[in-house]
This record gives sequence, C-alpha cells and structure tokens, in this order.
Amino acid sequence: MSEELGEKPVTGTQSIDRACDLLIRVMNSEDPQTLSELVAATGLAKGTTSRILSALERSGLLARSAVGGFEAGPVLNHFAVRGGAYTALIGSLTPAMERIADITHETVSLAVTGHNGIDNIAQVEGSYLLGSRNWVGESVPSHCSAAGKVLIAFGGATVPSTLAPRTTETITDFALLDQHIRKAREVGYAVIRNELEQGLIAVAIPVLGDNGKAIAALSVSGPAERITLGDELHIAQLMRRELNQVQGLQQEGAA
Amino acid sequence: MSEELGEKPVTGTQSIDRACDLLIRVMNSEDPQTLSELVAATGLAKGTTSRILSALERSGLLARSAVGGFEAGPVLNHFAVRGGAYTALIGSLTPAMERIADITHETVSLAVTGHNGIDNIAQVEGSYLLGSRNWVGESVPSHCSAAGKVLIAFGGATVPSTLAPRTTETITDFALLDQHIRKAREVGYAVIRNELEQGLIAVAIPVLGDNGKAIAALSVSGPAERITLGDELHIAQLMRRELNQVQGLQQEGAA
DNA sequence: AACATAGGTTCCAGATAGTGAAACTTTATC
DNA sequence: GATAAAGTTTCACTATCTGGAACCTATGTT
Repeated sequence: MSEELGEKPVTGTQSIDRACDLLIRVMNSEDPQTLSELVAATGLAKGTTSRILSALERSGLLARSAVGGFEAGPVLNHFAVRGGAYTALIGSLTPAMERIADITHETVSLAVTGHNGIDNIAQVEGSYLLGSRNWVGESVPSHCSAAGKVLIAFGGATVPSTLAPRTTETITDFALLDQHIRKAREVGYAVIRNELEQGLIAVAIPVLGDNGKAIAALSVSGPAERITLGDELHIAQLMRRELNQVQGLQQEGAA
Repeated sequence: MSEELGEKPVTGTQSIDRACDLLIRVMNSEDPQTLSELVAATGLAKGTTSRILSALERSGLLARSAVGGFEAGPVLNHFAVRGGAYTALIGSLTPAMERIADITHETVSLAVTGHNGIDNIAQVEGSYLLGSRNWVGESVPSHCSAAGKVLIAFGGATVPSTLAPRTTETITDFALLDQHIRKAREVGYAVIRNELEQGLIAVAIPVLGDNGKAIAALSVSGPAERITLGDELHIAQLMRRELNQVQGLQQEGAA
C-alpha cells in the first residue's frame, strides 16, 4: 500500500516523534496530564507511554506533579525564565505597548511568526470593557491577521499554502492577498477588517530587526464600531512613534 | 561486563535519551549549535544526530537559525512566553523586588527548587557596583544558599544527599545544617555567610504557597563588608513587609 | 572558473533497541 | 479488607534505529 497523500514518509524516528508528541501535549496543557489521559489521547500502548514519560522525566523536561500526572519539568521552566528568545523583546517593548494602550484604550498585541501561523506573545489590555480577550499563546493564520500581513510584507513570514476562510470577508484569493501585502509594504502598516472575526479590526506595524526584516509585529485591535477608517493611519503612526522612541531609530518602508 | 557502579540500568529509551540530551544542549546554549558541534559534544554518529535533530525540528521544539545551527524552536519559545510556571510568580513579585533593591541598594533574587539544587529565576540589581553578578538560570546546592536553607525549612526542598564544600565555611555536617534549618524555621529567615563564596552574605525569606509550604525564596545578597550581623534581621523584615504588601496576607513562622 | 573543503543529508544492510500484551505492583475506593 | 483503577515491569519478537559511507551543496581557494 502506498503512503497517504504525498505526505513526507520520514523514517527512523518513531520513538522520538512519539516522545515529542507527548512532551508537547504536556507542555500545552494547563493542568497535569496523567498517564492514562495521555494513553487515551495518543493511542499508544500503556507500557510504551510509561517508558517514554519516564525518560522525559529523567531528563528533567517533565516532572510529576505533586497531585499526580505530568507537567513541565525544571529544565523547561528554567528555560522559560532565562532562555525564552522573546523575553528580551517583550521586555523592551512592554513600556511602548502600555503607552499605546493608554492612549488608544484598545488592546495592544505583540506577535511573531510561529510554527503554525502567527503567535501572540504579549498583550496589554486597553481600558475598554469590550476588547480582544487575552490570546497570548494562541496562533492565527497569517493571511487573516494584521500582524501576519505585515510580517509577510516585511520578510518575517511567508504566504501560507492555503487561505482558509474564517469569515465571509477573509481573503481567500492569493492575488488579492498579494495586493494587501504590497500595500502594507508601501504604507508601512497592515489592517484587517472582519477578516479574522466579524466586527474585529486590527492595525499592525512591523518591528524590524538589524537585517531590515520584520522580527515581530505590533498591533492594536478593537471593535469595528470604535476603529474607523480614519483611525487606522493615526494608530499606525502612533505605534510607529512609540516604537521609534524605544528602538532609537527604526527605518520604515515609506510615508 | 556488568554495569558501572550500581547506576540505574534503564533500558528501552536510547534514542529518546539521546534526543533529550541534544534538545537540552541546544536549549542551554546561548547561540545556535551546529550539527558538527553537537556531534563533537555528544559523540554520536553524524547521521544519527542529523536524523534526531530533524525530528526535533519537525516537532517545532527546535528550529534552524537563520545564521545556521539549531536553536530553541517556536514550541519552546511559545511555552516560555505563556506556559512558564514561574512567569506569574515573577510578574507578581518583581515590584516588591524592585522596592527592596531600591532601599537596600543590594541585589535581590528570587529562587525556586530546581532539578539539581536551587534555581535562580529572577534578579533585580541594586545600585552598588560591587554586587552579585546576574546568575539567573544557574543552580546552586541548597545547603550553601540562603534560599536553599529557607526552602528546606519551609517544606519547599529536601536536604541534599551529600554536602559538598564550596568554601572552608560551607556546612558539611548534617547535624549542623539541621540546626540552621531549625533556626530558620523559628525566625522565619535564613542566612549564609561565606558558605557559598568567600565574602558573600545572603539573607532569604520563604514565599509561602496556599498550602503553607514554601514555593520560592526571596533573598538579598551582597559583600560581607556591607551586610553586617545587625543588618540581617532588618533585611529579612523589610523583605517580609514588602512581600506581605504584594500578597495581601502571608503567614510567617514566628517573630 | 574549476577545484577543494567542510557541513549536512540520505541510503542501506544488519542487529540492537523499542514495542505491546500481559503479568505484576501499587495506590485509591467502597 | 476486598475490589478496582492506575501505573510499572517483564519478555519474546521483530520493527525500528543505527552508523559507516556515499552523496549533496554551499563556501572559500588557487
């Protein structure tokens, strides 16, 4: 029997793939995962799962929770505190994000290109009650996020292979997406209007690294009732101004 | 031939152990690790190493750096931002640590029980030029750290199996260590004087969790010339006061 | 430009190392 | 104290991983 649909065969790492799967499942779970839960979730044999988890525990990547079950171990927590690549970035941009939130009263987010779309890595809430909920740690497709568009436009992400619709206004046409990208590169910011969720508007600007490519995107998001067409430019300019103040100097695409 | 010295045999996870080793090596390295470097460091076959690293990359745990070599991948960075168990703790205590540093002018540290000793997870520098360097991410043995003693005293860590000396004044006697622990439990803070490094004094108090056990330790450290016997109590009281202010209420051992 | 070199990936036969069913042990529940 | 649930260990089998060597593919060199 031939392989499924042209997937990568990839061989020689069955046990490691399984271990990674288990590790990531535990990392992404809020509360400790018991052996049985993991067995049920992965479909692996109980003995195999036990053996793999023990190995992960031995290495310190996982640990057994006091209440039972597996959770992130010292090595991971350690890394989270000290090694997180984004820690420095978040630390340096938080003050600017807070000022932007103060001025706009809207939610301000920082996003980077992730494994599977655009990852939100930091967020500062505005003062409005109606606003984006906290979505730090979640990923969204790049083609329907303002941060995604701006990251693509400034070399920090690539166009996804498929343009899955999220709303009736999501861009599902590559040519149209390309227009948006080019526009973003020209004006220095990107916008989404109802493309990710009905009634949600977001404006994003790139955070450029030393090599001139975007390493992250800063965005303001809120309901369509509050963020009108005219606001978009002002918000982008405000973000740019605050970002420049933090970064000293920051070249931008154009006017 | 028989096993080494009564080590655990542990079988059935060779490839996973190797993968964990590689993963942790990369996580703990400041800059990207190339395949060749990892081959040299681990002694594994080139092909094997390549295969394992590819699997780790496929899972998103590792990623290839733009400049070449492997570094922490999106899954790990993601976890660091969102899932780090200590993030909330650090966030809530940072303001208190800053105030303590302002008042004492000394380095203030936050430590937890780690995989192999006491892990420093956050640090705020004092204004003195002479002070503890940044040791976030490093581990020290619990018996010669003020944080370690206080964590043991309040149920957050266990006495190590061996008491390795670091200086001539390091406690290497279990009975004496026990005395220190009991004293700490009684007065609510612990001290080290030259026990970790000549000339280094540290004072630590426990950060207690809901169950009454220590989940972390807050400490102030500096040179013996500045922190005299009389200061220790004042520093402990100051830390306790600032911690209480943050935590609302915080029961302590005794006077 | 063609050549050399280093860093990385893929191939392949062989056997070691991982697998899973079931027995066993431990811990929780009634 | 009996029963059930959760987790660990055992063991024979063979599927899976291994590592040497061949094969790429960028970089730097004459």
